Amino acid sequence: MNDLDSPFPTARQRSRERAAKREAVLRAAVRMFNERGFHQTSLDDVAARLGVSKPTIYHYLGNKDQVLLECVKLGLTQLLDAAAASRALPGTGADRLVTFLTRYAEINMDDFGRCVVRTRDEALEPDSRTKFRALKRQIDDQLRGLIADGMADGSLAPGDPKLLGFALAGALNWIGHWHEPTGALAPNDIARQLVTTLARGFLPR
Amino acid sequence: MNDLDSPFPTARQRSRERAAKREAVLRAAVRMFNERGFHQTSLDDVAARLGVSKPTIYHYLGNKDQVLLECVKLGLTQLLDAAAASRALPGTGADRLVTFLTRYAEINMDDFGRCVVRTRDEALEPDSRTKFRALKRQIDDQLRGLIADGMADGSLAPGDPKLLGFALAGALNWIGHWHEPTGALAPNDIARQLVTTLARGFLPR
DNA sequence: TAAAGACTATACTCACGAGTAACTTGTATT
DNA sequence: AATACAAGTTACTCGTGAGTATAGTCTTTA
Repeated sequence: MNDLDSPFPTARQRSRERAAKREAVLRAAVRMFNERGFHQTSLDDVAARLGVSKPTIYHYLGNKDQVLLECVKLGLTQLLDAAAASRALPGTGADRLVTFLTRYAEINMDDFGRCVVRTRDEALEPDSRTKFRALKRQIDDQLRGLIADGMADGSLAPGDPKLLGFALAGALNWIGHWHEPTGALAPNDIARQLVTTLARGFLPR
Repeated sequence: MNDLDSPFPTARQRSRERAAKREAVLRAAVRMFNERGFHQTSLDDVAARLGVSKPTIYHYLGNKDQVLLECVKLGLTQLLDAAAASRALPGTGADRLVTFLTRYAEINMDDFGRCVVRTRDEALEPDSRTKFRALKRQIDDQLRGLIADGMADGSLAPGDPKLLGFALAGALNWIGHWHEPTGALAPNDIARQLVTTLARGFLPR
């Protein structure tokens, strides 16, 4: 904790620095994947952007597949956290759902969140693909659970939770394809407006 | 027109056969692109599936980029046709929109339609990418136009046509990612149910 | 019947990019 | 001081897959 300005870093500082570098690699990679696509981005490109050489990336992450897997994991973890947080909230099922959806939309405007929806399963190698799918399924289940809760307590119009889940997820995932980070509106505003629009559809009349 | 069963095909038959072969290449390619992904599918693979060799594909289509471009064009053309047909229909703006959305959903369960939503712009080479984007923008414009019409004649709840367009397009495009052609429900049923769900959101109360 | 053109195959070239070997330098450990 | 490890580098290998050169067959046309 007592960070002296000594040129000799402590073990703690060094491990923190290592983590920061690893993160920087992921951040650079995910930006380029989102801009140019995974297959159009070589690890040489990523390394060049960071001003290092390719083996450096291999030093921090095993291989290209790992890099992508870590990126999507970071996005999916955010979503999972958002789901857990929403479910723990007081209020009606509809309230919790709206909270979750809003956060979901925001995450889709984040680098790692965008990567999740822009990454096709097949881009990953079999093992990673399995993990990726499992995580996505968890999100799906969480969403369906929230919907089912709302329908059960009457705060949501009755219907098929699975179908509604697909519709909502689709509408929000799509953000990751059209949203420009340089746009005029703040992510927060977009999220709110979009969720309000969607809410008209599932709230009872 | 008078197809004799002579072993000597007429010029008309031959050109029809050529078109059929070209189509078969595209059909085989798009199926494999959808299943395994564009980058994971080599033209050798496609050729093998058809029982021919790679140069045969190059004989009918210039290169891999062309193959993909033709596939997405076939999907986009269907969407454009659907938009034109819907706009020509009598009834309220909302009626026309619902018709279009239903057809839109169905197309996303078709081989070529799925290819459209599963294809990232960057997979195409610059020229093709420009064409691809231009076509997609046309669809977007059509959708927004239908929405604006409905809002203007009062058959749709007022709101931001652009945002609603994104929400609807997203919900329906997503079908191309989750729908399994082998599923229990018929595409038609899925389309109808999904659009009904969405319509709850944009019809006036 | 000769020449041209359509269609298909075999067998290449060639670039690209993932991943690695081997080496350098600095820092921590014993 | 010696050794081991961390963090990089340069300079490779090597598989894959897009695209092509060349040749062969069959059909149509002059």
